[in-house]
Formats: sequence, structure tokens, C-alpha cells
Amino acid sequence: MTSRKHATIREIAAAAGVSTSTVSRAFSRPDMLSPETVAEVQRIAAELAYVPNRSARALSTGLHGTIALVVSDIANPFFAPLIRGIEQRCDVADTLVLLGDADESAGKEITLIAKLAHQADGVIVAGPRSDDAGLRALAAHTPMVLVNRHLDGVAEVVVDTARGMRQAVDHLATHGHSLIAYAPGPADSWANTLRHTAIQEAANAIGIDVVVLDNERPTHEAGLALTSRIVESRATAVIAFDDVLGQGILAGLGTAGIAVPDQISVIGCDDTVAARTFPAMSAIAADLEQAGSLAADTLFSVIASAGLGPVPDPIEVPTTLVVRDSTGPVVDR
Amino acid sequence: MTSRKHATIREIAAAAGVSTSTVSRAFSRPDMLSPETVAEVQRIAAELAYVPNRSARALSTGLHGTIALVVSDIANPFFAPLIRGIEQRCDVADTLVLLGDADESAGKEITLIAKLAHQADGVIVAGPRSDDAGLRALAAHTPMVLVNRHLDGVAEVVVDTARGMRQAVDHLATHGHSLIAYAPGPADSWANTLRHTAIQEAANAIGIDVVVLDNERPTHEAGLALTSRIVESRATAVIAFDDVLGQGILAGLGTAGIAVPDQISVIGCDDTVAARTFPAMSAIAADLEQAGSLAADTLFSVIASAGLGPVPDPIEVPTTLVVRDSTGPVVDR
DNA sequence: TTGTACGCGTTATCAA
DNA sequence: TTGATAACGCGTACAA
Repeated sequence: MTSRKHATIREIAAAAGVSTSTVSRAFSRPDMLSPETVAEVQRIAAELAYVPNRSARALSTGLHGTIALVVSDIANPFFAPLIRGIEQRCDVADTLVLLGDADESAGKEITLIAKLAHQADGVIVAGPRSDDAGLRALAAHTPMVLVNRHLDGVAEVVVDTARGMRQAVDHLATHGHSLIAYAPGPADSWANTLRHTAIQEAANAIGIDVVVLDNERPTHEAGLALTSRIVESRATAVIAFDDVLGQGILAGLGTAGIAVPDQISVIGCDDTVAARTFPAMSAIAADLEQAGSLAADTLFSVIASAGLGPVPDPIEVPTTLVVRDSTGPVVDR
Repeated sequence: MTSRKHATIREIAAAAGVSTSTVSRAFSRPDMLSPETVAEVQRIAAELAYVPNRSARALSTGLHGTIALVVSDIANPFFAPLIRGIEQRCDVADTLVLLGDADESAGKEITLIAKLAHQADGVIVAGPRSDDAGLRALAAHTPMVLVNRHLDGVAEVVVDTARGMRQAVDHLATHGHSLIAYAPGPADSWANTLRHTAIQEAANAIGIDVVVLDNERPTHEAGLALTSRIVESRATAVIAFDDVLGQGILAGLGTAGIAVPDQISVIGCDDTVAARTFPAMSAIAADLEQAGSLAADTLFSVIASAGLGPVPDPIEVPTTLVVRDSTGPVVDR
């Protein structure tokens, strides 16, 4: 049960007794036609279930009505709300979304972007793992928006964790913590550098100490494995690079019989799964869906400017600390 | 920094001193050309960074080299591994993936499929919420593969939870449970019916009782809200429609101070987040990534048969119970 | 305001 | 084995 050819602009033209250009214009630039003509053509078109062929349009105009979205790891819950935001924005803009999963590989990411760029009017690259040079080379040929990555001359939407981190550190200090641990993510991750710096500065500002744990991958297993390091560090609170890592830490502490938050407090980041852990995890939250919408909007404007105008200013999505049940004062035993 | 036009088949032809048809064939049907010609053309093409224009190809052949994937809710962790499996399979097939998020709305789902179908050679619809008639109408015009949904005459890949459910019920019975509760998902969900039935049959077979709780949405909040119902039911074990619901139940019980598994055992389904809960949740697991690959393969074959051959047999992805820390015997206190 | 005619990049048909 | 040429469906100068 496949096939059944689609109606073409020519059939509509014939049925409506007008020329093909009139039909074309009825869809792409109705303002050039008399209202009645537009109405009549639209009517007939609807009747014949006519839908403009995007390939033909792309061939003629050079625009595909499609954008590409490349994520570093589709399994990371960080991307779900982001994707939703992008989809929603594209839906109203009548733009389609091509999805690519880089699968945590920088090489694959570059290949993927290059491949998709040919079929799309622009690319959103979320949480890129690639190096600056590779991304820059691609950005030279394709409208591009980066999410959570900075690269001079390329549009970007970043989650500004600084404010949330400050709130987190203050929150912990208020509860009497004077030595907190930071469980980092990938060393080459732009977000990790940002978060680490923000914590350090916030801690310095109010005079408490930070110890950085030894960690690379922001996975649940990595979090589990950190338990002994955390205990050895003598820190009474941990801020994790992201929620997934934080959830692992929570589980590790639980298994070791260490009470949260009575003995150790834990704070996650991104608020992707924090509300569903047990105990529910305090976390630095951002509106990732909005980040997605903004990324899409930004890409549209980059596409519209056709590389002529200036690069849009970086967009920062604000963060706030959401306090749940994984943080509190140290309770004497 | 945009633009820079791409090389066309004509430029390659000129540079290689051959006709455009030869260049075209060097890419689409190398077997029709002498090996040397192919090599030479490929060399020149690579030099000029030529990439065939898919829009032009689609216009000429009617095939887009693209498939559409419509998911009912991108935020549901069930889809992440599925998407990954599809992406991987499409990557090697040099096929692009258009993503659509139906956002839990049946109406939007239908619209989305219709819209994407025009730009793709086929559609994979994962966890459809739409009614049979709507899906069937679309399937009549477009190669379609359904994931976790049955519809006569349409290809499908389903996770066969029956075996896993049997194992789960046996596992619980072995530990002495004689009354288990089922926390269902959406009543109109095909998967829910399947799971419910499987549990009931398995329980009947070994002579233990099942009580079905009152629930609709498979969310964390819904799981939390079920706590009192579970206690009232006097069941000593709960099997949840999916992991997300199970995780909520786990959190609810934890908050209420009910020990898992000493007082109540909990089993999730799909194994999407079960390994990361605390305590780690026993769950009925399936290889969802493989389900994705199979769905893609099936769609390719449906596309290739052009609606002529018979509908492929339903593909069932097997499930197994993964035992973790949320199940065990009831411990007297 | 509307129509005519050409081009977008590729593949298919038919000849050579 | 290769080449010339006509589609594919649409947008857009240009003409009317």
C-alpha cells in the first residue's frame, strides 16, 4: 500500500484555470496576487490535497525548509527538553528537523555535521565534543548555532550556570558547610570548565573551601565509584557536574550507608532527573526547553542574515537552584 | 560566514572530460561503468569536494534517502536507545532521519506523520497514540513501521513483554509473594494491554493473585501518588507499567518509610532508568537499541518492496527479567 | 495582477 | 561502455 502520486503545481493550475506561476505564488507570495485568486487557488489545492514539493522548492531556491540538530549523545536526558523546544519552534516555522547522534565521538560529530549541512539550511550543534578548528571550518560554510559551547564568531546559546552555582554554594554555606567537593565532568567540556570556575569563585567570595574530585565521565557508574573519594575528602557536600553523575553519587552514598543530607549533601546540575531521584536531589535548574527555542530562533536569524550581518550576541539561559531533599545542615551523630 | 556554492555534476563532468551521465553513474551505478572511469571520476569529485544534491536526486527519482521518525514523547527515556538504534542503522545506509515529537497528542501525531511523509521515503511511528483508522489511512500512502503497536496490514516491531512478565511473576512467587499489584499505564496504550494480560496469565498459571491499581499516566508523580493504594491493596509486590512509573513508586514507598524490598518488592519495565534508581530496580529489560535497528531494517524492506510484496511478519523483541535490589522475600518484622 | 519560459542538479531513456 | 537530452516540480526574471 504505497505510492499514489502527489498533485503538482501544474494540475492545480489546470484545475483552477490559471498559470503555474499563479499557483506557486499563491503559496510562496500570496501578497502578489489578488485575494480572490489566492482564495480560489488555495481552495482547489486543498481539494486535490496538494502539498508543495520541498525538494523541487529547494532545488529552485537553495533553501530546504529543514534544519539539522546534532546532539553529542541522544541518551543523555539533557537533550530531551532541548529537542522539544527546538521541535516546537520549528513546527510553527514549518521547518523540518534532521536529527544526528554523534554518539560521544568527536570524529563522528564532524562527519555528521558535514553530511547533514548539505540537506539543511543550518545546523544546531548541542554539547559539541569536537575541537574548535573542526567546528569553525564547518561554521564557515553553514549557518550554525552552538549550544553550551563558545567559539568566537559562531552564534551560541549557553546555560549560564554561574548564578545557579553561586546560589548552590551560598545555600551550602548557609547550612554550615565549609568544605565542599566538586565532581567534575569531561575535562574538555566547555560546560565543565564553566561550572568548575563558577564554584571556585563563589566559594572564594564567601571564604569556604573546594576540593575537586578525580573524575572524567559524567555517568551513573562514575558517580557510584566516587563514594570513597568523597568520604576521604572530608567534604560535607558535593556538587556534581550534572544530574546523572549526581544521581550516581546519591546511589553510591546510599549503598555505603551514608545518610543524605544528614551526613553529606548533594547537588546536581541541569535538573534533568533530579526531581525523580530518591531522595529528591537539589539541583541547579535551567529552562532547557526555552534554550531549545532560543537556539532555533537564533539559527533562523543566522540563516536569514545569510552570513552578512554580525554574529548574534551569545544568549545566556539563566539558572536557579532548586532545593529538594538532598541538601541540609550536617547533623551530629 | 555562510554560502560557497557546491560543485555540481556538470563541473565534475567538465573537469573529468566526461558527460554528466557518466558522473551520475559513477555514483549511483558504478557497475555500469568501466572501473577506470569510475576511479577517475571519483578522484576528481573528491578533489572538488563534490557531494550529490539529494533534492535534485529526489526530484528525479522520487526517493529522498530520508526516513521520518515520529515519537510520542521525546522526554520518555524509552525512545533514546530506540533512536540510537535507528540512527546507527540509517547511518550505514546513508539515510537521513527526520525527527518529529508528537508531544503526547494523538492529533498532532497524525498531522506530523502526514507532513513528514512527504519528505521521507517512509515513517517509523514509535509508541503511537493515534487511533487505528488514522494510522491506517496514513499507512495506505506511505511505507510505515509501527513500534509497540499492532495494526493489521502494517509492519511492526514490538517488545514482547510476555516472557519477561512471566519471569517477573515467577521470580516474585519464588520469593513467596502471593498477591501482587499491577500499576498500569494509559488504558489506550497497546503495550499496557499486552503487559496487563501477560501478568494476569502468568499469575493464573501459577496460582497467585493480581490486583490492578487505579492509574493512567506513567509518570513519576503518578507513581508517588500510588503509595497509599499499594498499601491498602495488601499486595507485597508491585509490577509497574514502565520504569518511570516504577521509579515514582519506589520514591513514594521510600518517603513513606516502607522498606524495599523487605516490605514491598517493585519491578519496572523497559529497563530505561531501572539501573540508576536507588535501590537499583529489578526490571523487565529488552534490547531497545536492537528494536530500533530492526525497525529501520523493516522500513527499508517495506520501502524496497514498494507496497507490492506482503507485509513483513511482526518482529518481536524478546525481554528478560533483570534482578537488582528492589525485589526479594517479605521479611518479617 | 497574471502568464511565459527558463534554470535549479540529478537520473532515466534512448542512441551511439 | 558512454553520451545527449528530456523530464522531475518549483520559483522567478521578464513580458504582457
